Order: sequence, then structure tokens, then C-alpha cells
Amino acid sequence: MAQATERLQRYLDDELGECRSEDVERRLEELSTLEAGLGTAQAKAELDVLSALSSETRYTLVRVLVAAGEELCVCELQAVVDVTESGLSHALSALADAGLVESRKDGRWKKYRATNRVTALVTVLEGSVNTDE
Amino acid sequence: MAQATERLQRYLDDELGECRSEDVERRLEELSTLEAGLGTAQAKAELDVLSALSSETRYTLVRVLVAAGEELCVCELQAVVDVTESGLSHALSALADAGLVESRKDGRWKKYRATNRVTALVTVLEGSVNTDE
DNA sequence: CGGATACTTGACTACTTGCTCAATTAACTG
DNA sequence: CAGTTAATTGAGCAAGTAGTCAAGTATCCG
Repeated sequence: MAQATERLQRYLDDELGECRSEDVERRLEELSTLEAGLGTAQAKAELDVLSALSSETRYTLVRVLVAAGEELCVCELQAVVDVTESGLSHALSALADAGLVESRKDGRWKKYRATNRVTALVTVLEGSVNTDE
Repeated sequence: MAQATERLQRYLDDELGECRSEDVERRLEELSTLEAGLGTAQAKAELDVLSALSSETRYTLVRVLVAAGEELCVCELQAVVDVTESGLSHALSALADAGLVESRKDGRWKKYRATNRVTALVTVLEGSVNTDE
């Protein structure tokens, strides 16, 4: 990290035309403030959400649940993804842990639905990612 | 999949109180329509974005760039994450591939900034994921 | 030019993760 | 109650991935 600081110093020299080490300190502080931003717990939670979504199987499930706009039975979701019953269960469980789907037991069937959180997210994703590039 | 169809049939029996196999066919079609939704290419692109974001290092970089609201030099970003110079370069390259950051060469320094796409995404993420639960 | 500096690239590795199989729990049905 | 069906859980494995090291490219400077 000492090396890195030297490089930053050279960079600031270049940018500002001056070289005081207090400028380096200040910049380091600014950067760490940016990183802290909202708490680390929050960032961790966001990362959990992203990790939960970043698998083809799980993202497909989420997209279907969001598109459906209503709760779907596990056995219906089974028709949508190409994994075993067990794999599907693991996937849904991961999504539930991340707060992206909610479940309700109905007799011997179990129904899952997308939470508001993930609905908003998928909507923005679909809007911001355009294939026309 | 044959097994799965039988289960779906039993489920629809339960739900609708009727058991015609054409109902099963119809439901399967509805589900596949939901899955198709926007094209598969689009879904793939969305998944790429999610995958690119779902690593602590890369997500931290993105959050910092978004919070900064301006371009930052690689050497500044180096102060933010805990990986080698090479690891940082790999991370930035992955983000660029996903269209989440853009880079510009400035003399011997290289500067990265967040794209609009990722700014929107991070904003929604931060808004929708609240740690108060 | 030759040396230093900023950053990237490719190969390799340790770790993570998504999946399957087998066993288990829970709810309905005769 | 025993048997069947729906779904979950845990163990283990194959494939993917984030990181490091070493070497390479590109830019500046004396």
C-alpha cells in the first residue's frame, strides 16, 4: 500500500501541479468516504441481492415471477427451468434468503411470488440494459 | 419432464377442479411465454450485468465511481479495493466488458467513470435494499 | 535512446458455487 | 394407519471464477 500511495502522490502532482503530502492524505480520505458511502452492512446486503440474481436459473425464476405478477406453484416453476426438483428448491431458497421472493404454503403445494424489491430491480434492469448496441 | 407434467396436471386439477389435458398444455404455454418475455439475448445481457456486479471488488469499484460522479484514475481506485494492481485491472476490464464503466486514456494515466446504466442500477439497488429488516 | 512508471494480459491456482443424488419432512388420501 | 405426493435439506462433485505472479505494452523523461 505504500507503493500505491507514492503513485497517488505522483498522480496528484501531475493533476494539481503541486506535491504536498497533505493533499495525498486529503484525497485518500475523500476516497474512503466515497467507499463508505452508505454503511458497509447496506453494501453487503446489496451484494447479496446481486449474487442471488446472478445465476441463469435464479434470474429466470425471478423474471418469470415478476412477469407473472402473481404467485406461482413450485410445480409450475419446475416447467420453466431446467434443473432437478432439488435444484429448483435450492434456487428458490437462495432467492428467499436474499429477500427477493416470498413463499406461502397452500396445502401440499407451495407458492412463491416476487417481492416489490425485486420487481423494481428487474424493471430497471430491463429498461437500462438494451440489446441495441 | 414427463413426471413434471403429471405433477402440473395434478396441481391444475386441484386448483381448477377439472382435469383436461388441454388445460395443462395451455398453462405450459403461458409459462413459456412468461419466460420468453423480452428476448433471450436481452435476458443474457442482463445476466452479464448482474454477474459483473456480483463480486465484492467490482461492486465496490462501481459504487465508488457512482458516488464520485466523475472519472477516477486507476491509481485512485487502487486505494479503494484490496487487490493487486493486476487484480484491479482485471476487475475494471470485466466491468467495461459489461458496459458498466467507460475508460479514457490521459497521458500515462487511465481514468474510469461509471456509465449512466450502472448509475441508475446502483441508485435503485441502494433504494430498494434497506438494511432495516 | 534507456530507464522508469502506469497499466494490461495470460497462465495458473485456490476457492466458490450450482447442481445432482439420496434421504427427510410434511401434507393429503384411501 | 400406511402409502403417495410435494417440497426441502445435506453431502459431495464438476465447473466457474476471483485473485496472484510474471511478463508485456505504452507513455513519459532525462
